[in-house]
Amino acid sequence: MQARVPRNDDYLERMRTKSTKPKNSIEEVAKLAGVSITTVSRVINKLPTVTEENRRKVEDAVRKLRFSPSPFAQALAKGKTSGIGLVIPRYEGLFYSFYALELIRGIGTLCDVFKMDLLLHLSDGRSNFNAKSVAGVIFADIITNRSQLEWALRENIPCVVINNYVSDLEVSSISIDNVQGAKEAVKYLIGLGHKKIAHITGDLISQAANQRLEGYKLGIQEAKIKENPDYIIKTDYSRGQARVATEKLLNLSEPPTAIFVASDSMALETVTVIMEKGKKVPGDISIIGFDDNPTSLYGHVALTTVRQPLIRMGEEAVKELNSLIKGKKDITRMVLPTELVVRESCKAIS
Amino acid sequence: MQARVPRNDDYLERMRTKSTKPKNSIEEVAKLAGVSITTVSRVINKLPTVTEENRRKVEDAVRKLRFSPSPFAQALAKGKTSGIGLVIPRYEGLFYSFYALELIRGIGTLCDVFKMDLLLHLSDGRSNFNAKSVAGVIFADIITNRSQLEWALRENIPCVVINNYVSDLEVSSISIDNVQGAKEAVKYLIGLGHKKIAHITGDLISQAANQRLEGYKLGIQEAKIKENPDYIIKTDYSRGQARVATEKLLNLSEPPTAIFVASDSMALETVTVIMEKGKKVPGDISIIGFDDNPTSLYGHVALTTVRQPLIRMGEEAVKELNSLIKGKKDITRMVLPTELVVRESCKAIS
DNA sequence: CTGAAAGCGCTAACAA
DNA sequence: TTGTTAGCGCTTTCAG
Repeated sequence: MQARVPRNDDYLERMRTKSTKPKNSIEEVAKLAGVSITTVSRVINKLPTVTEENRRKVEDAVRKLRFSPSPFAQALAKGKTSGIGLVIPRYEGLFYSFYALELIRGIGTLCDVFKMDLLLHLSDGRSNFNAKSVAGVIFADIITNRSQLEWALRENIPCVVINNYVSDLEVSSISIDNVQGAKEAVKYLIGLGHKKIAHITGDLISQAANQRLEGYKLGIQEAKIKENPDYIIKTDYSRGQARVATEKLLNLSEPPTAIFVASDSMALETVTVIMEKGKKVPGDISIIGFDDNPTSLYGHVALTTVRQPLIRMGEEAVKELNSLIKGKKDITRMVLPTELVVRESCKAIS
Repeated sequence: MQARVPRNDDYLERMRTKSTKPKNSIEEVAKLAGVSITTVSRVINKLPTVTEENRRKVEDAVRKLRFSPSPFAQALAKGKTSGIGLVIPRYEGLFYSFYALELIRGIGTLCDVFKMDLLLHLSDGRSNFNAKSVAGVIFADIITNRSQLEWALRENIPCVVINNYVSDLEVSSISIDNVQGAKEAVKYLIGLGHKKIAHITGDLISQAANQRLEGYKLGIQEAKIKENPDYIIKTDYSRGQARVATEKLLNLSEPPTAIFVASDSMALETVTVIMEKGKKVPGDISIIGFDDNPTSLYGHVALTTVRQPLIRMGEEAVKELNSLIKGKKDITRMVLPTELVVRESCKAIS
């Protein structure tokens, strides 16, 4: 962008300015096309009330001048912006994962389609967007930044939160059915004849990890299997802790015959540890993960897992936010279904 | 943002408008503080020429009104923006990886520090930023979008490209010394007594993969070992192809005693395959990766690897772009060093 | 140190 | 269908 031109633009000043940077505004286009700036504006905004001829003239001029309208002037004059914000918590565990990237993919791609600008904000839970710079914001989970969400809601900014079913706030959320997904996983194991089923949890600071744990418990309960506290090991989603958890499970006097692991990346580690101890997956122990991380396709055995529609979650978030921005009043809490992906890491008990 | 107020704002219209949305502009603040809008502007922009008392009054009013200036009006009036663009190619192989996320982390964090807005653009190689909406742009690699870079350069937008040493364009680039890193890896292996050293490459569409291959060849050459074409297997960075490549290597009549793998995630797969075949890492075959992906810490053996400073690369990119925006004229091509991280997957030959 | 007023580039109401 | 013109909310000159 060019710097402001001083007011007393006498001839010399004009020429100096001109030689460095041509104004390149809608005005130049109008001049070159021989029409008024209004007409140019109309063409830019694809309003129908322009004759074919004028439209052509303007389009030519635009091309010749390589003109593009100033988004700032547009936003200011229109009184609205096409930008949306994406707030991602700077919470290592979450950010490091497969999760964030997939979400960004879904969101970024759809923003392109809707011609919205995507403003990324890696939040440490303190700084905020300028309320006026975005038409709405998407919160990727709300681990450490609930207060920001509340602020945005107070400012009346359309919001949608992802990966978290928010029931105590009037806000749209797109989450996935972790409970159901986990329950299905466990039931699948039970269907295979397993009774000694363990669960390695994720970081219980996150809602997802809690829900998966809940789903696990429900699955066990419904099959009238009594819950064994030794079979539930809490971790922070890291592979390191997955290793420790697996070893703990293996050292039990009565080790499980199947383990439901809260994430694929941990499940991979679990498989590794089991094989190191000379046992087989799924021969001796069945393993089921969660996420459908592409990584889980390779490795010793292709991992049976629960697929969560991350990209779709991102896309739905953009769609919902878009409706909200366009004036939709009622919020929606969408819960996306998961899908059991059967591969090779589970086996019927013999 | 509020909608435009119609021109004929007679009393009733004013009241109606008012009751829905207060104007909340700099003007309101001025009124409440009992000063002119100029003074308010001065306080907002932290100009020194304001008396302590007025400053206080304005700050109070700002707080009371929960006022924040319109970034659009500011950008328009100042003739400049604080936003920078980040273009990430929608190239699956790249985007899926650890790489993109780390980069975003570095960039996002530093943008926060510099108070710059980060506009994310997932590029399919076609659509572009509006030149006027950003003060500069960072290209995360240029696999499929060289033309966009050239366009931006033509438009005189400050640019810096990451992860790619660009020698044929007048553009700043922050890259890493893949050649040196790969060479060091190979030399380390040679120092351990290995002579039969293979290399599983990355996707040679990327500069990084090519340079790693080149470094491998150099390392071999300098040790006067003759290059064995069977020892170089090309892949696309995927774990699937890493598996195939490893099997190929293992089936050679004279299998290598060490393998330099172009990425950690592939190296992990290589280790897995080797162990499946009943061989040991590093007992039978030494493995060295590239990336220092945190994942490589766990698994069968902690992976010896070459660390690349991804976060730093992102940070340097932001810094460089910032200087460019501030008027720096000369470009800089920074090549960041790698670091050999010795862990457990390599062993001296006996 | 302060304030009036002229823009920044564009949109939209209104009149032609 | 077109052009004139008054803003959008802020910064910056210039004259106090």
